[in-house]
Amino acid sequence: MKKGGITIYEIADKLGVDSSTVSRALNNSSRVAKSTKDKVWAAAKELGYQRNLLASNLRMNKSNTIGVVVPRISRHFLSSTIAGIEEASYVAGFNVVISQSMEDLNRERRIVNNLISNRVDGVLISVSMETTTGDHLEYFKENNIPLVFFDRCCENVTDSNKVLIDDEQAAYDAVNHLISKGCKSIAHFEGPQNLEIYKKRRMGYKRALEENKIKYRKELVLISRLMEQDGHNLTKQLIEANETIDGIFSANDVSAIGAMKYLKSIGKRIPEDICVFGFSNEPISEVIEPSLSTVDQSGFEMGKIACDLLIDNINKKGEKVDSRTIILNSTIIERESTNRKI
Amino acid sequence: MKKGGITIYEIADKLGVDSSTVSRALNNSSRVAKSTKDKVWAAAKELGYQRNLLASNLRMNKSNTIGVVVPRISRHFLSSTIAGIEEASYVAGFNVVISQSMEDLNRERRIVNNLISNRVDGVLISVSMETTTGDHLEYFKENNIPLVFFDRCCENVTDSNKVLIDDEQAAYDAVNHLISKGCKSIAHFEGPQNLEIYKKRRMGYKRALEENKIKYRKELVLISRLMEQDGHNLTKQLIEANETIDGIFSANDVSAIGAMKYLKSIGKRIPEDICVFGFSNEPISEVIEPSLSTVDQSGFEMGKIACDLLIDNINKKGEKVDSRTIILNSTIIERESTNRKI
DNA sequence: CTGTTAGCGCCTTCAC
DNA sequence: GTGAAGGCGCTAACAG
Repeated sequence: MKKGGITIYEIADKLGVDSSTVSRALNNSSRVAKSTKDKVWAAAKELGYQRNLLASNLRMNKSNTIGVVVPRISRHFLSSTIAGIEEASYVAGFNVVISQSMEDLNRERRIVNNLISNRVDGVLISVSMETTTGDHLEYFKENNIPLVFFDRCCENVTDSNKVLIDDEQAAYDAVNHLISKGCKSIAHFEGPQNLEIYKKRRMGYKRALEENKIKYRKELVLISRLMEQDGHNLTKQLIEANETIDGIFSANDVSAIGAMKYLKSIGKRIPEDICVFGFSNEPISEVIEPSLSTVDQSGFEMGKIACDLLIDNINKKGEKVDSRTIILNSTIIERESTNRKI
Repeated sequence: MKKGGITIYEIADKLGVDSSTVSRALNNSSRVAKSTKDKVWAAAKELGYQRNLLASNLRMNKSNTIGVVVPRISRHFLSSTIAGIEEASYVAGFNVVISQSMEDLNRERRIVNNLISNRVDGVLISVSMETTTGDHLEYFKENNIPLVFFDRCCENVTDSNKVLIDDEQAAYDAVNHLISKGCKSIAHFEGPQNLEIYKKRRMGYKRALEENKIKYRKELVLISRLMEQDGHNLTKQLIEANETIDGIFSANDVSAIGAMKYLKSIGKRIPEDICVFGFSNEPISEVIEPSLSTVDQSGFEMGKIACDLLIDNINKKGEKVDSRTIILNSTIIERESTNRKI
C-alpha cells in the first residue's frame, strides 16, 4: 500500500501522459482533449485517486474553506445559526469547518491560529464570553482575510463586519411584556458585560423600567455565567435574601431554565407567582408548561446573512470593502401559558 | 503586503540563518541553540509569522486532525457527543473538524471525500439515515485510515470499530416501563430500518410485547423520518384511524415531542390518556410537564469513548488492530409527572 | 549545533 | 493539445 495514496503521477504513468495533463484533465481544463479527459477520469476512478487538497491548497494559497468559531454548538441558537451558514456556503461551493471555543479565550486563540494556519478564506465568529479584546483577531485585518462577527462581537474591534440582533430593543420589549403582565419587581440575570449584546440587553432592561417609572435596583441585577446552574443559584440567592420579586428577565436561555427549575422545586408557581422571561429560540420550549416566554431570534437567518456577507467579502478580495453592520429584528413570543391568572 | 503571509525564509533572512534552523527552532527541536531559538521566536512574533499548516501537513503527510461526521449538530444528543469528542481530542492534542450530513447521503459522500482529501488522521462517523451501504467508506479501510462509528452505523460494514448503545435492551426497558404504567395498546414510531439502531429499537419493542403477551399489531408501527413533524402527523393518522392507543414509544426524541404537541392540541391528557416515551437526553426535557419519559443516553461519554478508541487506533497505525465494538448502557429516566393517575 | 539538499503533490507558466 | 520545469512552505535526511 502506498503511503500517501494515489497521486497524479501514478495516473500519468499508467496512461503514458504527463502529470500536468492529468492535472488539467482533473480540473476540467478546456485545453485538454475530450478523449484524454475521459481516460484520465476513468483511470482516476479505477485507482481510487483522491486529490490531495493539502498540496492543491498550498499551491493555490487558498483552501476554499470558511472557518466558523462559536462558544458551543450545543446552544440551540448557535446550531441553528450554523445550519444557516452551511446552507449559504453550500450553494456558494465553500466548505465549512466548525470549532467550539467552549467559552474559553485560550481555546479561541488556538482555534483562530489554527484557522489562519490552515489558510481559510474567511472566518465567521461569535466570540467567547471571556473575550474582551480583539487582539487575537488583528491578524485577519492585517492580512486582508475577511472576518464577520455574528451575535456576539467584542467592542473594541473597529471597522469590522457584524450581523447582530437589536438586543437593546428586544430586551426593552421583553421587560415591557413582563410589566404589562403586572410585574413590578423584576430581576435581571445579565451576561458578561464585556460583550456588547449583554450590555445592550441590560440597557433595554433599564430603559423599560425607567419608562414605566419603576425604580432600578442594583440588588436585582445579577451576573450569570450563562449556565443553567447560574440561573438556579442566582434565583436561590434572591429568594434567600428575601427579595420580593415577581419577574425575572434572563439575558440567556439556559439561566432562565435554571431559574424555573429552582422556582418549581421550592413550590413557586410560574407565572402566577413569578414570571420568567429569557432569550431563546429553542423549539422544544414550546412544549414547556409553565412556559418560558421568549425573545425569538432566528439563528438560521442570521447564519445565512452573515455567511453571505462573508462570501461577498471573499469574492471582492483585493478591493477595498466598507465594513457593514446588519441589525436583525427579533420578536416576542407570547404564549397562553404565560398569562398570569391573578 | 506579502501574498501568502510570512514564511520561515523571511525569518531566516532577517536573522542570517538557514530556513531549516528556523524550522527546527519553531518546532522546539533539541538540536538548536537556546539563543538561536529565542531569536527565532522573537523574530517570528515580531513579523507576525503564522506557520503554514498546509505545507507542513503536506510534508508530514498527516494533519493532526480528526474528522467528525454527524447528521445534524442541532440534535442535542449529537452536540453533547461532540463535546465529549472535543474533550478527548483536546487532551491528546488533535484538532477536530465537524461536518453535518444533514441526513443526506450525497452530502455525506462529499464530506467524506473532503476529509480524505484533507488527509485527516482518523474519522468518527454517525451515518445519515439515507446511508444503507458503506461503499463510500471503503477508502478508509483500503488506506488504513482509522474509522470509528458511533451511535449509528450501517450494517454491512464488516470489521469496523463501533461505539453503540444497547438499543434493543433500552427499547425493551422503555416499552416494559409503559406496560407497567398500564398501557395495553402501544404504538411505535420507528426510524429508518436500514440503520441498525432503529432496527434494534423495534426488536426491543417486539420483545417487550411478546413477553407481556400483548399482540403485535403492525398497524401500530409507523415509520418516522425523525422530524418533529413526523411525530405530529403519525399521531394524527392513528387518532383519525380510530386506533385506541394508550401509549406511544418513539424511536427518536423529536418525533415524541411532535406527538405530544399534537395530542395536547386535540385535548388529550398526557400521561392520563396516552403515555409518550422517547429516546432523548435533552436536559431541557426535565422541565417539560406533562413530561416525556426518556431513555437517557450519555452523549458526552459516548463521544469521549469513541474518540479515545479512534486515537488509540491512530497511534497504533501500522500495527494490525482488531476491530472493537463497545456497547454502552442507557437507563430509563422516571419522572413523577409520568405517573398515570387513573 | 547549523547549513545543504531534496521532495511532499499539485498547478501553472512557458515552450512546442 | 501536451510536455518540461519550477515552486508553493515546510521538514528530514545527510553532512559538516
